[in-house]
Amino acid sequence: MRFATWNVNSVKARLPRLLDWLEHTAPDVVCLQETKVGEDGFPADEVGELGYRTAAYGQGRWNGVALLSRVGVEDVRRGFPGEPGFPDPEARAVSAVCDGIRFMSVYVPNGRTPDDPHYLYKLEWLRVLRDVLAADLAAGPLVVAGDFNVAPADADVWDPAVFAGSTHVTPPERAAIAALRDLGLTDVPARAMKGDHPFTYWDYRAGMFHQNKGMRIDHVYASADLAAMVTDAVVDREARKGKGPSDHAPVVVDLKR
DNA sequence: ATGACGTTGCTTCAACGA
Repeated sequence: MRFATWNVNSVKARLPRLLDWLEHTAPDVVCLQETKVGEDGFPADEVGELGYRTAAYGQGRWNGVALLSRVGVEDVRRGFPGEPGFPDPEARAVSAVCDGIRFMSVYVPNGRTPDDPHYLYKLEWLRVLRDVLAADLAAGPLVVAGDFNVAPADADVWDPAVFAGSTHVTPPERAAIAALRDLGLTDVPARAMKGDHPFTYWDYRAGMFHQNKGMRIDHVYASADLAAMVTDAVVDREARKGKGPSDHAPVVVDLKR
């Protein structure tokens, strides 16, 4: 089985690239984030022509997540119980069972700055997510993948000094991610296609991608049974190249069951 | 140098992103 996660930064703007990438990468399941479209506007017909069924959760202009699967989509859950809002709940998590595995696509709140209320929202969102995932883990095989908006270690940003005092690297954010790992979720480390740093995000501005000044903030966490079956995981930096890319690259995981 | 770039929408600039 091959699955992937990708923050597409608008599924409408990225549709031609998404369809091309689906054809060439041929994943069985895809976790999408920042679709920026309501459920009615999601291009389900277009991905359907490639054999994918869709479970979308969207709200329009901001956020939005989805699952694409060509191995079935059952028991779809939009959001999760007790999910915090800002102030209202946002479209940041969707999960479904695909071929016996529960996949959850997550778009963790950004946090903006450490002194912003959005930062406390981010930490609370991750805290409640942890409790939800504990229950999901008890129920069976689980993959939680998406844009976590946290760089778990200093090596996950191109220059730690630049990020001092910023979100994405603070100890409370890193502790919130570590708490997910402590549940028994295993970080599936993706290799870089080029260079030593498997970054998944590069700012559009100032040629950051071409200088490889990026961040590793998109992650795949898997239950231990699945993590043991992983045969390869890679950041598809090819998808970040060229005209009209997302600012995130997909992470593609292969596992042999 | 606190900028740069890209997407969205009750657009003609502001909000947001990380």
